Formats: sequence, C-alpha cells, structure tokens
Amino acid sequence: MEYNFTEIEKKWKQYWADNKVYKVANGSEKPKCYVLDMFPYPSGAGLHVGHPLGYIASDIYSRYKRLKGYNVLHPMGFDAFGLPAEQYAIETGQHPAKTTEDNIKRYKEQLDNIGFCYDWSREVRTSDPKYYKWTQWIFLQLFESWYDRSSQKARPISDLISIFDASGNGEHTSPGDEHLSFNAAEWQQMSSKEQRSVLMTYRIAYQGYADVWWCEALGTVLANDEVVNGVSERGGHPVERKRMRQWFLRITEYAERLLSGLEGLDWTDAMKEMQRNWIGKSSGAVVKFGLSKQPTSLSFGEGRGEASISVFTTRPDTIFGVDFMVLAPEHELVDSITTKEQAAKIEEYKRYVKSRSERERISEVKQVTGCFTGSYVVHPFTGKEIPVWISEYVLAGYGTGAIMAVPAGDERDNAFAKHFNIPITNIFGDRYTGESAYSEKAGTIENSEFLSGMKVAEAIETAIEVLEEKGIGVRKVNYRLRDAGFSRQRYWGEPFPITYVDEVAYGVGEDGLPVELPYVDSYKPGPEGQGPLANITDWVKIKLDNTTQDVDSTSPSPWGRAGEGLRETNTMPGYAGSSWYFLRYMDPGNDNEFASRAATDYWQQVDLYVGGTEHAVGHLLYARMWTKVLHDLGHIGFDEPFKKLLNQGMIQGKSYFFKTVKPLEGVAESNSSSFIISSNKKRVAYEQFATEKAFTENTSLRLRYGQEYVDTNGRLTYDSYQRYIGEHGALPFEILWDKEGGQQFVQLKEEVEKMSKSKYNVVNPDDIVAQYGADTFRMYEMFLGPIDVSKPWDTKGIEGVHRFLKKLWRLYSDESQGIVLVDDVATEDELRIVHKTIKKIGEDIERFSFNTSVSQLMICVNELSSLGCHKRAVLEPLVILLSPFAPHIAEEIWQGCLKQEGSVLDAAFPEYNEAYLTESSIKYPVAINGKRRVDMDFAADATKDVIETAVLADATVQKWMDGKPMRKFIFVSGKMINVVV
RNA sequence: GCGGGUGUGGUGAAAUUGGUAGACACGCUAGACUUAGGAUCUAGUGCCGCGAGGCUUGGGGGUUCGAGUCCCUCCACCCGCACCA
Repeated sequence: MEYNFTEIEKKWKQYWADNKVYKVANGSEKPKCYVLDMFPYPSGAGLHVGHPLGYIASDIYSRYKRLKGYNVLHPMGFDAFGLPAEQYAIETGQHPAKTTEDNIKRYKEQLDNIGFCYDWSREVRTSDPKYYKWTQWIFLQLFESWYDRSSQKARPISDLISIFDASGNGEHTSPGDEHLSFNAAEWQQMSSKEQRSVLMTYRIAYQGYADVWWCEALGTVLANDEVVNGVSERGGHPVERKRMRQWFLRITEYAERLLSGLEGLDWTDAMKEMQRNWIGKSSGAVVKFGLSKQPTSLSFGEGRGEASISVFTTRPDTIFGVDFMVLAPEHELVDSITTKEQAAKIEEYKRYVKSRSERERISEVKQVTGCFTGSYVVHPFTGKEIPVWISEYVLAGYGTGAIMAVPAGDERDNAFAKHFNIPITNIFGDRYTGESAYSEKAGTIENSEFLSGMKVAEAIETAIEVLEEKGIGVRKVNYRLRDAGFSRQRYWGEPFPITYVDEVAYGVGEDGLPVELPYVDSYKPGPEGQGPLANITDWVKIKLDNTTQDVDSTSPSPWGRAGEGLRETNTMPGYAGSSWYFLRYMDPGNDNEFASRAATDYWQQVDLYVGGTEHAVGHLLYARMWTKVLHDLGHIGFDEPFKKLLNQGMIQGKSYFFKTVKPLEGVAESNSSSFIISSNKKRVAYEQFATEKAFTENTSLRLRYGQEYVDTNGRLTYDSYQRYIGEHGALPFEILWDKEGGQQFVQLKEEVEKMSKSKYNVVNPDDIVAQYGADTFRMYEMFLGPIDVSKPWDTKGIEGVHRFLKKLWRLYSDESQGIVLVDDVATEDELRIVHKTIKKIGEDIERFSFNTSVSQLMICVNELSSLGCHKRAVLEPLVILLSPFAPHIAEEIWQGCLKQEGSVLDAAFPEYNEAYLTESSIKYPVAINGKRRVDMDFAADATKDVIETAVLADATVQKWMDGKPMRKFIFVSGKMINVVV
C-alpha cells in the first residue's frame, strides 16, 4: 500500500472526533500544562498560511507534553469583535454578526483541516453575549475600583468612599487631578453628583478627554488605520483631530508593577525591552517657570498674575542653558498667554497641527515648525526673560505638555533655535561646538552658577535639591505610557454596562448583564461623532424603575426614581475581549462567574503562550494589567498571565508590481476593481483610479494575486496573462511586452509584505493541504526555518518534506507486500540512530527548535532506510517521535501497521539510553595556527599528553609546522586540536 | 524619528556554551531502473584555481591560539509606534 494521505487524514480526523480524544478535564492525577495560541481575528480573507505557523508549533508542543504525561489545556477561540467586520458591513450592508459567523465557520474548517488538537468544547468568541457578559463584568470591576498607591494595588471604590468620609483625600492624591484636595467635611457636603465626579478621577476605568480623527465629510470618527496620507482611506476626505469625551483605563497606575513584573517572566529580552520602552520610565523634575509681566497686551484671558508653566525635564542640570520654552499646541495655557499681535499666527499654526498625526509630528524632525506666543517666562535663577513658543514636536500627552528648551544639549531644540534665530547659551564649554547639540552625559556643566564644574549626575541631584528647596520644582518620575483609550464610536464591539442619569455615569448591576448589543440595519454614525448605537433611541433610553437594571452597590441608587436613564453609546475596543480570554478557556460554560476560582486555581498561568511580536505592547500589556487588577481584587490567584512567551515570525506574502504605461480608454472603469494603485508604497483609493484615472506613466501598480501567475524569474508571461484575464479580467491599460527567446513577458518588481486581503497576496493553507496533505503542510511550515524568524511564503522545498513522509512510510509498508515490519533484534547502529533521535527531538522541542527536529527525523529515516531496517523495536519509538509533527500518518502507523491498542496520542514519549550514544573513538580536526590541516582519530578517553605526542608525530602536521617550534598546544576535549607555532 | 528584529551557497537554512562553516532540504548536473515519470535509487554540487592551494557568514575595524558567534562602526531589509487585530 502506498502513502495515501487523503484517506489516512480523513479516517483519523473522524476517529479523533468520534472518540473525543482532545477533550480535557479540569483536574487530573497528571501535572497540568496550559498551552495557548493568540486567538485569531476571523477576517473575511480566511486563514492564510501565516496563521498556522505558531499554531503548529504550539500543537506540536501540546502533543509532546501529552506524550510526556501532562494534562494539557490547548484551546482555541475567536477574537470576533472588530473594525473590519463593520467596514465590510458599511460597504455591503451585510450584518457583522452574519459575516463574523461565516468567517468563524470557515476558520474552524481550515483549522481542523490541519489537524490541531484543540478542545473545541472550550471555544470562546468575544462577540458572544455569554462571553462579553463577563467582559462587561470585568469592566465594572475596573470602574468600581481605584489604585491605592500606598499598598500598590487596586481596591474597591467603596473603600475610598469610606476613607473620604473619615478623613478626606489627604492621604490619597487623585491620579486624575492632582490639585484636588478636600477634608471629610467638605466631602460630605458635596452633592452626590459632585462626589461621583471626584470619584471619576480615581476610578481605574474612567472618563476623560482625548483627540480622535474626525472626518467631517463622513460624519464619523476614524481609526488611525482608516486615515492614509492625511485623508480618509474611504473617499479621500480631509480629516482633523477632534477632542472627545472617552473612557480610559488607568494603566499608568500599574506602570511600575508592569515594569517590575517583567523580571519573573520567561520572555525574550527583546520583548521585555519593548515593553520597558513602551512604559518608558524616566526620572527628573517638574520645574515651574513663572510668567513674565511683559508684555501686557494679551488677547485672551486676564490676570496671569501668579500663573506659571510647569515643564518636565530629565536634565534639570541644564537649567542654565534654557533659551526658550515650548508648549504643545493643545496646551491649556496657550490661548491665555498668546498676545494680540501673535493671535492670528497662533490660530493658523494650531489649525495646521490639527491636520497632523502624532507620528508625523514626532518623526518628521527635519521640518522645523512652530510659532511664538508673544509671552515670556522668567528664569527662576537668572531672572532672564525666556520666550514661549508652541510647536508640534511637543506632545500634550507626555509629561506636562511643555518643555524647557536647551538648544546646546538637545538636538531638536537646537534645530528649532537655529531655524528661528534664537540665541543659544553654551553650558558645555568646548564640547558644544555650535554645530550640533551635545546630548551626551559626559564631562562637566559650565556657565551655570552653582552647577558649574559639576559632573552631570551630581549636577542633576544638586539642581533638584535646590529646586525643591526654593519651591520651584519637585523630583518626579515620569512614564511615557499613557492611559489606554477604551471607547470606540463604533457598532461592532461590547456595549458598556454604563447608564447615565442626569449626566452621571452609573455601572449597571450584575443582574442587568449582559447589556446586549442591539441588532441594527444601518451602521451610520450617530450625531456629533457618536457611534451607531446613538441612533437607536429605543435602546439608548431606559426607564429607571426597571428593577433588573440595578445599580452598583457603592452609590445611592438612581433607580426607582421617576425619569429616564441613557445608555452609553460607545463600544469597547478590540482589545477588551482579548485581555482576559485565557481565563475563560479554563471554565467556558460558567454562567455565574467569568471562571470559577477552582478552575483558575487549577490551570493557573499560561505555561506557553505563542504569538507574534506585533502584540508586544498592545494586547500583552493590557492582558497583564487586567490580570493584575483581577488579582488585586481577589478574583484570581496569580498576577501575571503568561509565564513563557514564544514569538513566531510572520509569514509574509510576495507581491508583484509593474509599471503602468497608459490607461486604456473606457476600460478603466469597468475593470477598476482589479487594481489598487500603489506608488512608493502609498495607497491611493481606487475610486480615484476609476473616475480620474489618476495615474501617470511609471506609476507602480499592484498585480493582484500576482504570486499565482509569475514565473521563477519574477516575470508575467503572455500565456499567464491570458490565464489572468480569464480569471480576473483584463488590465485596464496598455502593456508593453518584452521579448526574449520567442517568449513575451513583463518583468515585475517583487516586494515582500504582510499577508493580507487588501494586498491580494493571501495563500490559503487548504490548497497546500489538498495537494500534499496536512502532515506535509505541518512539517513543511516547521522545516521552513526557526519559528521566530519572519520569511516570505514559498512552496519551494515542500516536495522534500513530502518525499520524507513517503520514505518513512516505506519503512513500515511496502507497495506490493503491505506491512513489512519484522520482530528481529536491533543492531547497535540502528539503536544508536534511534536513541540519538529520541534525545535530539526531546531537546529540540523543549527549546522550540522545530526545524532541526524535522531535520533529525529526516536523518533518522535516511539512515534506517539505507540500513534496510524494518524492525519493530526501532520503528515503534520512531513513530511516537513523529506523532507531534505528523499526527495523521503516525496514527495510521501506530494503529494500522503496529496494531497498537488506542491512540498514539496517549503513548509515552520514549526514553533514550545514553549507553547507545557513546562512541569509542572521536575524529578530531587538527589545526595548525587555527587552520584545519588534517583529521585524526583518537580514543574517547585518550589523555591530552597521548594526543599531543601523536599529533606532533604526524607527517602532515610536521609538514605544516614547517620546522618551527610549537608555542602552544590547545586541546578541547571532544571538539578540536590546535597547534600554535 | 524612536523602539525591536534580521542579514550565512543559486534557494530555505544548520552550527544549543567562542572550537571542523554550510547539517537537513530545495534546485541544478550526470547516471541507473522504467512503456512512461511530476515515482524511486546512485554520484556530484559554496566561490576562485589545471593543481598545490587560496578565499568565504551584509561592509569596515577590533579582541582571541581560534570569531557566523564577543566589542566598535557603517549599510540594507522587516515589524511596532498607542482607534487594525
């Protein structure tokens, strides 16, 4: 019988499903192991060959752990809320619930096709009300708690109310408003509404304000992704930044713990480094600069009297080098300090900044922009008048939104000063040349009164001490991390369990959960940038006597009163559901809790989490924070979710581009959907292409699905083009064909990009599985290279893996004779091969080196084949080693050829015997002066002296030593020999 | 711009701790078997050189008996940058 993968894979998939072999219990005699993949967003393009890379790795690891005797939890689910489904709904009118359902169905089929060992009975979907009920519940935990800085943990907001009742907020400064100060009596005298607005500045989930992209023409808020080259991706309309009331998570309170918690995690240094940089801890000082009385002609606001500008600096030692101040254009003081003379210019500049993304503002450093406010501050030590400017390179969200500019010591400040002809004070002596800023922390500070002559570290300390003494500054640790925006003005997300009564936000009581997402027919944005939910007035308004909508326990209930409440119409962002899904898998059917404490105590942390580095700072940081909050509030027993993190590289797609010549009249519109224009990687909406034919000669255009048509030289031949026309329609422009050897072709430009639907470069694993089988596909993806390296998808080489499986099959079964296994005793050579393989496979899987495992299996099969070995004793352990990688063929061999009882899944991973591995003699490379000249065999236990004598006596060695005396003899046992002359 | 990663034959890659660079595959060349080959098997295959030999891990420099691996520096590409997930 030959290797019929189609039949074998179908048969065993059915067997595994029928026997529920992947079902896992919450409890076992065996030790537990939790192996998790980052669940996918079910996109309309279906699963592509990049997704399974990590899934195969975790599947192999799970199967290996099971063979090693663990109770392995290996679940899968879907991150089902998100923007693409809604964008698709806007374009086609199809409801996101429907498309999401369809996409999930397709994803599951594709996943099952590859033969993963998921326990589907534990599947979660973030868009399922039974799931998001608990997302909402956790949100309420965040809303109903505050971060106690003294005990460094989250506590219920009711504790804070008790504290305020007893002693005001003296002990606990408000993280949202540091000027807030009241005693117990003042607190008690506040109205309920005032009290709740004070509490809002403490809550971990709170409301504040943030800028969003606003598109007037579409009447909607846009995601960064929907803004391309400064205009809306859809339609190409202008966009600007707009301030809106938003929900936030106070992740900044957790900055220190998120930082220190990294130390105990088994993540790569790169990953930890990225999180550290994202959190961006820096220490320095906040310094107050009082506003000068001059000039007096202010256009806005009056009596700046005692007003001052606070800046954060990590270099207080450079305070004598301050030549100007820069405020973020959004800074609250800008309007009140701008003089009449400068008002028009400032307004114009602010309009310009509104059109700029944050990324553009910080990255385009060569372009210096800014505007003088007309006002000055007074230097606290020298009394010098310092001009106050605004500029886009200062961001409102970081530090105090204002900086003291030291052009001698900071590159951007330097460029700014030169551009606007601001005189530069040198505080670094000879080290500042006038050419560029001196930003190193070496040498001493000069020209700085009491700091002169001090080294940087000393000067920083002294400066802070003096600033604090004089009451003009204070030591401060600052984080680059910002609170996480948690509102989206969208439909397809979790509704907030929040109701407004008299404009005060109240949490919906547990009885009212879940707050279900209402069905809609239209995804039109609501008025004034609100989400689509704002249009459903029936849903938004609720009667307050509805007793099922009980309010949280911590505040006077608004329910039971006459009148109406209004629901929050924002929805939660994509990362809400994914911040805790790993907990739900532990107890997915629980209707009373997000997961029982028994379940979370049993499974504990995720032992191995596999996913891409693109989640380094988003998802992974949020999930860590939510875990810490749930831990602080006593709901779970651990405060880090993912013990070990394995990053898989990205499988990229190859895209092909060609140069346009000239559009064909009339064809462009009818076939416009075949193209996206791309020039210098910048996308242009293709409506524009259809109507304006907005490309000229030499625009680079994407050939959609190019990888299916190009040949190995990256050429589109005339014949493939004919096929292309049949399948996708003609290209709407003239084609200039090159000719070579009678063949007509166009030379295409190849680019490696992320695999995505919008780039038309997606490769479906189903196609590969149909052609070669799931086992070949799995092994090929692993054989491609190290798991953490990104590479473009290429099927070159898949034949080799397929051949390997066929060759392996022939060890067990012959085309003409059927099963060929014999019971003979294994030889020493055979045992050495198989035990070497057992050792290597175990070690390789433990260190996630799956590509070398596949190599070793190939080596093993090659050697056994050339020995003509068909012995059970050798081939039985081999099939167990193979089973994590190629489970279908392994099961067929296990049960079909070896006639074993039960599944290979529950076999025991073989143990290797060291005795079979040791070789009696070792072949040493002998080098003279580091250059290998000859190989010599020595007994494994030969001493250095014996070897040295033999080596020096060797004719080849003597030839290369050329009569020179030996200076040194280097012998590395088991490795090599080096003679230095 | 900032942060992170990667760079080794024609191609994917291996070298786990500073110790034989190129394992294992793809491709290619030649051959065997065969009605046939997109099956299978055998041999060869980093580059230069007739050869002895020399050169070779993105470029340049350094440490070392010895560097793909450590240090400095430069270059190229990929990923992320806070409302894509």
